[in-house]
Amino acid sequence: MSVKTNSCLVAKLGHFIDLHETDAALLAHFEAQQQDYKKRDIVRRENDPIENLFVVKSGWFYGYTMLPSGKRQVHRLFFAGDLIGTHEVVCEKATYDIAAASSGTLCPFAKNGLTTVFTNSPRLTALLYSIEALEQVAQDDRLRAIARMDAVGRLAHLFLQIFARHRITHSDFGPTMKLEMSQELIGDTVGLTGIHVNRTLKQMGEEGMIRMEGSHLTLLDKPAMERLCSFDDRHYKIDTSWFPAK
Amino acid sequence: MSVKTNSCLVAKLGHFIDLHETDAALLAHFEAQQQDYKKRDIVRRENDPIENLFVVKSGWFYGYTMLPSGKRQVHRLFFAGDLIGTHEVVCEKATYDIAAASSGTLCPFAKNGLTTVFTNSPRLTALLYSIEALEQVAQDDRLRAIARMDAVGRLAHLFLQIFARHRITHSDFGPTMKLEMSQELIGDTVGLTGIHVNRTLKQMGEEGMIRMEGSHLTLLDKPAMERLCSFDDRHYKIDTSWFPAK
DNA sequence: CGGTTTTTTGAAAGGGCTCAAGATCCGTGG
DNA sequence: CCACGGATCTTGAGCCCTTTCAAAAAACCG
Repeated sequence: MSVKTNSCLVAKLGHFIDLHETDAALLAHFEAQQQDYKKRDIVRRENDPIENLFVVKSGWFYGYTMLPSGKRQVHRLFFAGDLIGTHEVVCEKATYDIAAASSGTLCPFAKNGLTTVFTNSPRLTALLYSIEALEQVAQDDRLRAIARMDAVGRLAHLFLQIFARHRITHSDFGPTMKLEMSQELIGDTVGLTGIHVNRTLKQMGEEGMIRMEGSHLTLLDKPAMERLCSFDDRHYKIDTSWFPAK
Repeated sequence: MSVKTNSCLVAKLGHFIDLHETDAALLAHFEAQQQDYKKRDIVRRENDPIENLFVVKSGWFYGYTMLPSGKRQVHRLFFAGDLIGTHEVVCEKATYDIAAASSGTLCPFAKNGLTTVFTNSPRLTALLYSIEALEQVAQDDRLRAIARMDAVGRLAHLFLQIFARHRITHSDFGPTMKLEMSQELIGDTVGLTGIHVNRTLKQMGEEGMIRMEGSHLTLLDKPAMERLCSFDDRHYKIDTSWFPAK
């Protein structure tokens, strides 16, 4: 039933509902152009006028802001198939910087590309709305981990979330992946110092929870990690029962 | 141009766009029923099947989860005019408990009430989508404060956000309001102990930033507070330029 | 290879937490 | 209108997790 594609976006959205040909065609517009980035490139700056959104075609990207104190906070991570900026359509200026965590490719498309979807496909609109909602549920979980858990819990939660998100587009995902993040970046994501991330990672290794080999992370005891941070995979399945038929 | 109403929801949404008669009629369905709660009442529990969403007619409500450690995290605060549960439509079960912070009234409506909007009004759909997006931007700000700021910064940010949200429906809002939250609840919202909230509040008072008289909070030096936590009011204005015409 | 980025480790300081206990406030019932 | 009991606020003292500051080792990249 599903549409054949080499588009990460269609692959991701198709995971949730069967996309009609017309829907796939609408989405294809989003990936008409593309732009390559290398690690550490800045895609756009906070306060830049929001002219377009992006589809991530490949690579890891992240959104972050700097605080007056010099601290940095990573707000979001973006992987292949993700849409960047969907929640910023309400703003006239970007709310955070975006940078490339690895080399990769983005597909920019005009902000009002969404208008076309909203007027032509209630069903696809409902899906975009749901992706947005899902993002919020996941951010809630993150807030909980960051506000209320210690370093081990925060890292466990981050890793589980990253794996869960990858499993949407790669259902056969194993227990190992290459983390395209320095320990400093990890720290800025969960509200810890890079230094403390280092010590905590070491501790988690000694406890047999994970193994780090260079930038390759292996989850050795996923059940224990899930228990530790009461992780719940919000990403894999969503309720589409209320969606408009068309 | 705007529709006459005694509905908080219409008042809030009408702040952002001119609502057509038909849109107001659609929204009216959301407030067909209502239910009263008194302080400390539980509205629904985590993992309850999600059968309906709510419009807050009056009072303060909050969504929270408990951690295995016994800690509590408040995920969201809800005020008059807010919609509760819009991001949970993707879930089959509730992601957090909801309780009444003060006495108040909610209007429950069926989850698929949204379907009607999605199929009949692209413009109103875009607005609901935007409210969702706005919520995310605000949650991002919150995450930043909680992950990266000290106690004073976190409280300053929380208070400014609460005031900003109230100003949407009450443009004439002064510098004083009754906080319908115990210090414990405040702490669970920003990731601090109730005890430390107490000490920090005292400190902020001594520094002339705020004044607390019972549960009444006055912002004495809003500019200083905004600087302290680099606060930006995301709530007052949104970009509607890309909205479908109808 | 040489320079930059990242990881690793140590020692000391600090902000917020825990535990404990007394004071106050507030709603409810008599 | 007052008394009672639970909820909330306050304050003290000591502890602990995480941060800071510093510096060396390792890994990475062109």
